[in-house]
Amino acid sequence: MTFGPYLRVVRERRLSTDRSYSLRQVAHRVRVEPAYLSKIERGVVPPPSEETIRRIAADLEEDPDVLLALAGKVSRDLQEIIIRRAPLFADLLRQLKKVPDHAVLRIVREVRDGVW
Amino acid sequence: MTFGPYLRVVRERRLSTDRSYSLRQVAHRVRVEPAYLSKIERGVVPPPSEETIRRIAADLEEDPDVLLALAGKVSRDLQEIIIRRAPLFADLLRQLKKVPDHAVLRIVREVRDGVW
DNA sequence: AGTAGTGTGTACTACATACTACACATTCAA
DNA sequence: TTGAATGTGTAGTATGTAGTACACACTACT
Repeated sequence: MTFGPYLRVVRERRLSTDRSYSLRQVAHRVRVEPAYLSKIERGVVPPPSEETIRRIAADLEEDPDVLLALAGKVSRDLQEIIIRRAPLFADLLRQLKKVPDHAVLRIVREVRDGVW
Repeated sequence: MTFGPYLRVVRERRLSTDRSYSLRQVAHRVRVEPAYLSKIERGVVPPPSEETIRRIAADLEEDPDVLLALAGKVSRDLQEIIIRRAPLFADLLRQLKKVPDHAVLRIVREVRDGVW
């Protein structure tokens, strides 16, 4: 699923039970022109900036990282984490590229539980 | 150290033992105008594109990830790795943010050695 | 029947990114 | 001592990014 059509599906699902999720009202809350949001949802224009995506995510209660990913972007704060320890995190990510989800998840849990 | 001045230091160190590392000759090999490389090294203009940074890194035998980091950028291939499994890798990176280098390195080694 | 709200087409615009092209003064080497 | 090579200042350009502004046709109430 691409960014725009995904947004449209999510928004229309909400609209079906809440009239305040019309394109125009979402656009107003997110502070962009309705015509622009319309074009975004149809993929007529590329996905908007990270900041705008975050406001859309907040309004639709979607995961910002997922929306950013659909937009082909990586959150600026994640980029900073990598940049601060560049060669180390570059190696780590390339190692993890082929590691299955469940194994990565195990690492996430181990780190969270302080197994280091 | 910022991107430009770092480049200058690295290049001049090489120049001191190899005359082919003049600004003009490096610029020629890297396929940018000498005036542009001059401005990059002095920080008069922002760092160049990822592709140009990679060519500079290759010519100066520097780690591309480190140069990209100094330029405030994250390699496109690393971004793709995160994007493909967005919420998972986002969580992982935020967990690892405060984990000390040696612990991250342990994880890198464990993954490499297939401890999963 | 009218008006409020809906989505969308067209036309612009401001700013950033990523450079090139050329001229110039200085320094180095034969 | 002159020709080649060096680094740099100024000016300009092409493309991408991230939108705004307005008009229009349609629909949904009341």
